[in-house]
Amino acid sequence: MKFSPTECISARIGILQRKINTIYRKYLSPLNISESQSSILLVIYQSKEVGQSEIATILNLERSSLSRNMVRLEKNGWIQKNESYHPIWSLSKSGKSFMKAVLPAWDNAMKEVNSLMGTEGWKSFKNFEKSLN
Amino acid sequence: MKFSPTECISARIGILQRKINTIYRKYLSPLNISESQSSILLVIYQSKEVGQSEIATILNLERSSLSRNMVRLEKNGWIQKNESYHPIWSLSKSGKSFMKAVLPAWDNAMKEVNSLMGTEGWKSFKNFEKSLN
DNA sequence: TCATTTAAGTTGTATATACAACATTACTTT
DNA sequence: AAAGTAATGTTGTATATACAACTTAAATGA
Repeated sequence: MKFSPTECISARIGILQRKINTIYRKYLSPLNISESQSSILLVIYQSKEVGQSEIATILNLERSSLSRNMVRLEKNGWIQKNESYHPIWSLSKSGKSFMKAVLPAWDNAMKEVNSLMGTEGWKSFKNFEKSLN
Repeated sequence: MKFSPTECISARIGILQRKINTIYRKYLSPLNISESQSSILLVIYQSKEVGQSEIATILNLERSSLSRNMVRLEKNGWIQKNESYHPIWSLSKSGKSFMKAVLPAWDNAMKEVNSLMGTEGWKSFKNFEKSLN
């Protein structure tokens, strides 16, 4: 199997992510939250309580990258941790109320992406995702 | 259509890109080049000569992001531009010789990703990509 | 139990990215 | 041709990411 440089999947998935993130930002930036931070909030939102290393595993994020994201989220007042060295994170009161605004915005972003991709595009994405497990 | 937060495609494509880029870095970092920079080199390599704004369009990169990448690539001595304000870029002598090392490394990265994804995964990826055009 | 090793979190440093604002060139219109 | 407009490139600022090195806590074993 021989590949041509135009096939570079790393470049291509980067392009796709920039396209998708541009759509997301359109809905999220009015709330002053980034796509990365909202991803983490969603993980905590669904788990109620979750350890930091578990978030890193779920999102396949390097420890140090996540560490800095957590600092930013905490500075924004949306999350809180217990006092352990291996902290368990949860949404703060403010974070819970913030989610009431984030979820609809996020849903709108998903809807716009979905309208672009269509049912077949989604199916393809899921198969692609599964192939990399 | 109602979405669940776990379906967030932005988060999921981010995870996939981090997985793929980790593989790429394994092959590219010994050459002291990043995935982003190699993507741009590949575009120039294939076009021989290409305008800066065209690169931005191809890679769906914001003007300013690309501008800084070009500075880094030029500082590394791999690319050169004409003296226009809208520069036309090409590989330098050093860049051409560097590509002789980059292309095999890049091909090895592609091979490893390909062995993970399989034929079906690739087909799915291409369909997913097409759905976002 | 204490020492050693492993795991998890943070900090230093560098690249990557986007948006806003600005600068410069190119293009249009009169 | 000059003025005005649009397109392109760069700089300021902030977030995001990874690796290496360091720190600290947890787990293991002698």
